[in-house]
Parts: sequence; C-alpha cells; structure tokens
Amino acid sequence: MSSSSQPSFRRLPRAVRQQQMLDAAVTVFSRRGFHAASMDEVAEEAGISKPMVYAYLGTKEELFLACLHREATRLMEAIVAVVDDRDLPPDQRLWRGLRAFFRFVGGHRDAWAVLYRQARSSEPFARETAGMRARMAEVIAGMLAGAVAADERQARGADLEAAAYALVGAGESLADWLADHPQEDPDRTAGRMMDIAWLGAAELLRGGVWRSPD
Amino acid sequence: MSSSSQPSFRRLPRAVRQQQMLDAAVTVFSRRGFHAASMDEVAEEAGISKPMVYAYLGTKEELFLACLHREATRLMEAIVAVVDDRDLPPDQRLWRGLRAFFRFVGGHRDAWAVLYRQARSSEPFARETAGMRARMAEVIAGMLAGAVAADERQARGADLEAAAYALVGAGESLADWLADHPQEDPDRTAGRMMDIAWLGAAELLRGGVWRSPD
DNA sequence: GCGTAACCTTACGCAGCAGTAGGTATGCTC
DNA sequence: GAGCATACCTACTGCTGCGTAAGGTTACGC
Repeated sequence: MSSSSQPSFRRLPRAVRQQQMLDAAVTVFSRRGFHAASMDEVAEEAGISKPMVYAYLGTKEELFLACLHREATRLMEAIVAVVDDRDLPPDQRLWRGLRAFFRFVGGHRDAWAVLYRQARSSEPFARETAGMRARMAEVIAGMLAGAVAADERQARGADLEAAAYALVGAGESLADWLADHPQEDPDRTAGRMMDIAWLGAAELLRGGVWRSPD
Repeated sequence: MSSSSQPSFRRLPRAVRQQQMLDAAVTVFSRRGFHAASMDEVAEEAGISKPMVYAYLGTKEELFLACLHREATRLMEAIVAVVDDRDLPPDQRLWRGLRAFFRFVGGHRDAWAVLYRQARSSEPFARETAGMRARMAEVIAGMLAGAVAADERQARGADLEAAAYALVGAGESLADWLADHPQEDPDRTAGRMMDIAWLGAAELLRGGVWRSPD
C-alpha cells in the first residue's frame, strides 16, 4: 500500500485548513443551530480534530462570528458590486440588487440559514445581524429617497425607513420560499419580488396612500 | 408570627399554576432562547420548584411547544376574529387583520419573540412555525384571490403564493421594527404596512408587471 | 541530515443542566 | 378529625459538550 494513496490530506497550510473549518462550521451550524451544534461535530465535518479548531478559530462563539462575518461579507459584496452604479435608474438598481441577493441565497442555502435563521435568535449575534439588516435597509431607503427626489417630492424619514424594512422582510421571506421550492429559478424569484416591491413603491412614491375608512 | 401573613401564595389549583408557569416560560424563553433557557430559571420565574414544572408541563421541549401553541392560538384567534367576515371588501379585511396583528405584537412582545425568533431557528419547532406561516399566507392568498376574482382576472397559484409570503415577511419585519420603536403606535404601523402592501397589491392585481429591460 | 517550528493528536477536567427519587405539608371530604 | 389526594419541596444522578494539557509527527530551511 503506497502511502501516496492518501495524497496530502494531512499537514495542510493554515490558510487552507481555516477555510475548510469555516466551510464545515457553516454546514454544521446551519443544520443544527448554534447551541445544538457541537465543536466535535464541526471538527469531524472538517476532517480534523477539535483542538485545531480552537487553535485556529478560537471559541465556539468566535467561530460562529467568523462564519457570520465571512458569509455576510460575501453577500454584501455580491450586492454592492451590482448596485453601486448611481447613474442607473432606481428600479434598475433594485432589480440588480435583488437578483444578486436571490442568486446568493439559491447558491449558498446553508450560509443563508446561518446568517438569517440562526444568527437572529441567539442574543450575542443578534446585534451583528441587526446591523447587517440595518445597512441593507439603509441602502434601500437611499434608493427610495433617490426616486422620491427625482419625483421632486418630500418624504419623511420614518416612512422611508419603515418601507425599507418591509422590503427587507419581504425579501427574506421570499428567500425562504425560494429555499423551499428548489425548482424555482432565483432570477424568477427576484422578478416576483420586483413585481411586488416596485409597483407598490412606485405608487407610494407617487404619493398614493391607502386610507382607512375610520 | 401568623402564618396568614403569606395569604395563599402556595397551594394554588393546578389550572392557575399551569398558566403562571406558561407565562414564566414565555418570559424566559423570549429573553434567553430555547437552549440557553434553563428549566431552573423557568421554575424560579414562576415562583415554584422545578419538579412542579415537569409534573404539569412535561419536558423542556413539551413546555416550549405548550408556549408555542398557546401564543399561536391567541394570535390566530385575534386575527381570524376580525378577518372572518367575507362580505367585507378585501382591503378592509387586510387592514383589520394587520391592525389586529400589530396590536398583538405591540402588546405581547415576548410572545412574539418566542413565536417568531426562537421557534423558527430550533429544528424541532420549525415545522410548527412554518405551519403557522403557511396558514397565514393561505389566508392572505385567499384574500388576494378574492380580489382577483372580483376583477375578473386570472392569476397563477405560485404568483399568489409568492406574493402572500412576501407580505407575511414584510409584516414580520415591520413587527420587529415596531418592537424597536416603542413610541410608534401599532395602528400606525398597520397603516404603513397597508400603504406598502395594498398599493402594490392593487397594482399587481390590476395586471401590472414590472419588466426587466434584459 | 538535523533542528525547529508548525501541524495535529489523544485524553482529560470541569461545569451546567435536564430530568428524577423520595419525602413533606395542606386542604378537602365525610 | 381521620384519611386521602394533590400540591409542593430538597437533593440528588448522569450526561453532554466546551475548552485544554501534554505530547507525537511531518515538512522545510540551512
């Protein structure tokens, strides 16, 4: 038996192993949740022993935060990259952002589970996620404000903020819906979202308000 | 020392203690999350000893499910009670349902945290919550379908379903937003939601579709 | 070819917590 | 006011899982 049948599983450089560990951690956290996941399982998933995880990534909490940061950064970068061009009309920017978002979710379901489901419930990480949501809402509110300004209308901050949060929530919910409908195309989901978001937003920005009869 | 100085804290009938325990459990679960919450803390919060909790409500998982059921039922009943009247126009029904929903959240924040934040992440309960979301989405999709039929138009099931889930998500997100803005009136939040949801929905139902340029 | 640093392991200490065993007090019925 | 059922307690057990101590092994520089 030549020992080269196991080419070079062992003795990998730190940078590589770290990424493997993070991959494993995302997988395990997404399927168990933060508390139910054990460091032993993460280590096993990564094909390594537990003390290595501690040596490279620190405690369980730090490990989870590292996952959170990596995935949040990837998601944000994917979106910002396509939204950044301020010369585009607002609906175009929204459309591109949504498409990038749903593509990310469609391609990284476990990452999405970690970012969204797990992180929002456990207290120490809720701040982190809330911050990300806030940045997203800010970006969206900015787009809406741009559209409003283009229409030469005024809008109060709280209204825009609330609308932005509603859109964020609608997007998250549709992301879950997408996760439950594997045959659905991410781009198509982005289109659905656009139908719902933009038509309503356009009407809103035009000054439409629903009036209760009482 | 007269023993009557402690009038009747102890020796309460089972039904009463059970409700106290459920109240305590909702409080503790909402502030710690399912895993981080300990049965000892629940018992202490209820002013009772741990074995009583086990005697009345069973294991930790069963206790959490009992909380979930009680609060979900309260929420659903509050909504269904005001939405049930099918003679009302769809926007009226939506408005009343939203108002009831945000009032519930505004008045029972810890219950909301248990229902939404905690239950969605931990696996054994996700089914439960998902079922509730599904029923809500169904109700909303039903309203939308009613509105579509009134307009004598056709709509595909998946479109309505996706729209309904988007609205559910937007509502949940605004509920969180409400929780973070204590000075905000629940009815006003319902109004904001109505602006966003109904104007867009109305446009959608009228047959409007956002078209991407590519 | 040899030392050294980095990689990697087995094996354990220790704490927190779910769940229980076994016993005590109290109100209610007759 | 005896007896019974039900409310209630203190004090444990056992397990799971985080985090670490102490030692083995491989690659790489010189």
